Amino acid sequence: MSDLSSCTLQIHRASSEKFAATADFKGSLTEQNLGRARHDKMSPFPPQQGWTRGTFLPLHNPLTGGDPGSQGEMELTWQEILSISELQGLDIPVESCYDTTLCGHTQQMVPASGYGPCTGMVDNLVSSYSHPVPMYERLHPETMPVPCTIYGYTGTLISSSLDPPGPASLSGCEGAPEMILGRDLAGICGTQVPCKPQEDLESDSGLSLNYSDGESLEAEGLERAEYTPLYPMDHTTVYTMLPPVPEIPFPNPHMEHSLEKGRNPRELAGSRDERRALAMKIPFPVEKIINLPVDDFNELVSRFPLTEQQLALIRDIRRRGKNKVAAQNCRKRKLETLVHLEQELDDLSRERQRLLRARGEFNRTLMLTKQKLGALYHQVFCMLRDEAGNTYSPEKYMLQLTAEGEVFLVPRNKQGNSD
DNA sequence: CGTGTTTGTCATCTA
DNA sequence: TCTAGATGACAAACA
Repeated sequence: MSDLSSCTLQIHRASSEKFAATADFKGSLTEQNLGRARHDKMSPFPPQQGWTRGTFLPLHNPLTGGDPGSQGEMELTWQEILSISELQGLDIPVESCYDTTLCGHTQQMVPASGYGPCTGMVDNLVSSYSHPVPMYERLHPETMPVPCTIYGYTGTLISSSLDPPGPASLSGCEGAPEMILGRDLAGICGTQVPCKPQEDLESDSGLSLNYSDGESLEAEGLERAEYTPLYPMDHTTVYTMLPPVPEIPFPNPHMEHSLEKGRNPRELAGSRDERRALAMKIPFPVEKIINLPVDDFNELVSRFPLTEQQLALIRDIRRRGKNKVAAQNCRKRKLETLVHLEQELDDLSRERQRLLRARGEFNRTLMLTKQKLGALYHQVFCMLRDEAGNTYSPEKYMLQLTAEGEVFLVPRNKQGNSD
């Protein structure tokens, strides 16, 4: 703020009615006092964060079983699962309770036929899967060293048919793996609780699913829970070797519920496709169907003589699987966008408060400046004298400041002409 | 039992 | 024209 008392004013009388004056306060009022709005740099719009593309899908974690059941059934079950694993060359998740290292009787589970579990599987499992599997490995397990594994079909079988974990789980490993296939549980639940139809659990819109799934199999008179022997899969021959495998339903909703406690219940929905793939004898795992790049996928599909129904199912599985991941990513992005917008809202709210405070401060400064200008005006005006030494009447004359900094005394009725 | 959340699925659009 | 991805809408399961 300029000190008005320090202003020097030189007023010129340009004519009989007009004085010219120069003042050194030019600019001081317009720039200094009126002030320039602080050019506070607006906080730049936060760059959109890159979306987190990696969606870590939880691995299936088939729970440990409870009642060991009969040794014979267990062995048979184990053989079934191991047969599938060999059939399909699938992965086994580390969380799997079927890690045979936990079971002392692994060897006796190995079928002597030669198509049992791969030897060395235990070591591989322990070394390769003793930590959470990275996303890349999960998405492209075919690129990783894959031991003889069970994942996909067998994961479904296991997760959908195991007893709930119980105190006997660990001790049960001493005798046999804690697993019961659908057949077994079907028998169990048949005597305890009526089996809940699968579609009660996993309803399907039926859209574009014109393949023979479990329901149609059932309609065709096949017992859904009927035990179907599984044969070792030679990838080149299993397609023709496999007998019809009906979709294996969840034998008992309560069992399933207790089984999957602590897990995402929706993970089971993925297994619906796995069961369907199994029922349709799709000779490769659902995981591959979904995650393989399109070229690899096409190459894989072309390697097998597939029926139209199988192809339709495979395409359906792939579409659903892709869309599931896309939906997960989409929701994640939506949440991140929401968080980002809330942050932006907070930032803008703070900026608004800051600008309001600045505006109030500027208004106060402007008012003060106007008061000082008025006082200066009055002081200057009172100092002016005409030729007779009389003061000018403020009603008849006024001072005008030009852009050049000159001050003129002009009659009020001519003020408009002076511009 | 009503309600909110999570998740899978489908339809549709877009690149 | 086909395909994959994105997203709104809906439904089911669950807390």
